[in-house]
Amino acid sequence: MTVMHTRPRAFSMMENTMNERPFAQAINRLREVDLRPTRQRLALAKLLFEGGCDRHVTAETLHEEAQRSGARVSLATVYNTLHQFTDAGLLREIMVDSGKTYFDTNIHDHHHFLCERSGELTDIPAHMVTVAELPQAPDGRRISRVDIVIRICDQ
Amino acid sequence: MTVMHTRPRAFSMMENTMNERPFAQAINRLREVDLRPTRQRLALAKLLFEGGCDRHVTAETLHEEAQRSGARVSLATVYNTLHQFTDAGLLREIMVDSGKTYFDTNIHDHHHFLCERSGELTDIPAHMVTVAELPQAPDGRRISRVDIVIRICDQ
DNA sequence: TGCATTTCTAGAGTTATTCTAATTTAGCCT
DNA sequence: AGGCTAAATTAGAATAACTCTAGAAATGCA
Repeated sequence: MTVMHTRPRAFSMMENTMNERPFAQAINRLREVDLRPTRQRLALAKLLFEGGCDRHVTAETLHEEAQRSGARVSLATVYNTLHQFTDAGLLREIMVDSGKTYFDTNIHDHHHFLCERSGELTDIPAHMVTVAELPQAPDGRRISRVDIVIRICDQ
Repeated sequence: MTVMHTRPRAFSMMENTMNERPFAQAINRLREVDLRPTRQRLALAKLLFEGGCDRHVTAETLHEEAQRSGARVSLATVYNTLHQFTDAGLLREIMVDSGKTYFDTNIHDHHHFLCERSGELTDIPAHMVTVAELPQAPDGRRISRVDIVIRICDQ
């Protein structure tokens, strides 16, 4: 028997990018959320998490990138995988204007600049924004997240 | 761009079929931004602005509502009109998850609750949120707006 | 009223995404 | 290793939300 089902740990695949066995933890992490570490999912995970820096991708851009890197992955699988990774907490889904869905490899608390001209998103670390006061969630609900988008334009 | 601004004419044929001056303000605002007060635009303006309370509509929902109210307006016109109203500053465009574009009749500074279950948006008056610290916009840019979406879920 | 221009509309086109149903693969069990 | 079953992948069809087009209608100035 090859694989140990370890207990869940609350770290991201990012932590692993310097290690010698880059897929070992990815495989474990996928197993934790009952995603089989298939060729396609591992190829996409490599593209998404191995660069070391945070990324904003769409299904389309990731698909292209996968093609270029030689991985044969269908667009449908890219969509499926992005959603599965998101459900698994490996990615965060961001939706801003323009009808495109972006996925952010930065899953830590943070916010975004949105360029109104190009639609480009840039990360803002959480500590650079201070929210002093928030309203209470309505009855029977709780706040799951606070998303702040700072729209920037020319001048 | 065209135009003119001779003296505003105070009446269109539509007005006579309605109350005394329900459209006067809308007509003036439309004229200010060079949008002719057509039957369709006035019908939509009435639906959007006459209720007194702030609304979040999509092209689809507003189109349905217009149909029900007896106004014959095509979906294409609803889209055009919503964008024209937005450009004119009468509406604010909001984009959250789910790939639908919402238009908000509340154009004052404010934020939103987003129900993760239903996708429903609710206004939060600006004074209920205090942002103590913001990062600077990148070089040559300025902050045009800060959008805060407080995502709420069950419990 | 007549005319130039703007606006409206049905339907076709586009884009991003999801679904479907057939094929392939992974992981388990001898 | 070989076989089985459920899960995953895929191409292509389907859908949703817009956007475009080009002809018809309405608007407003003279």
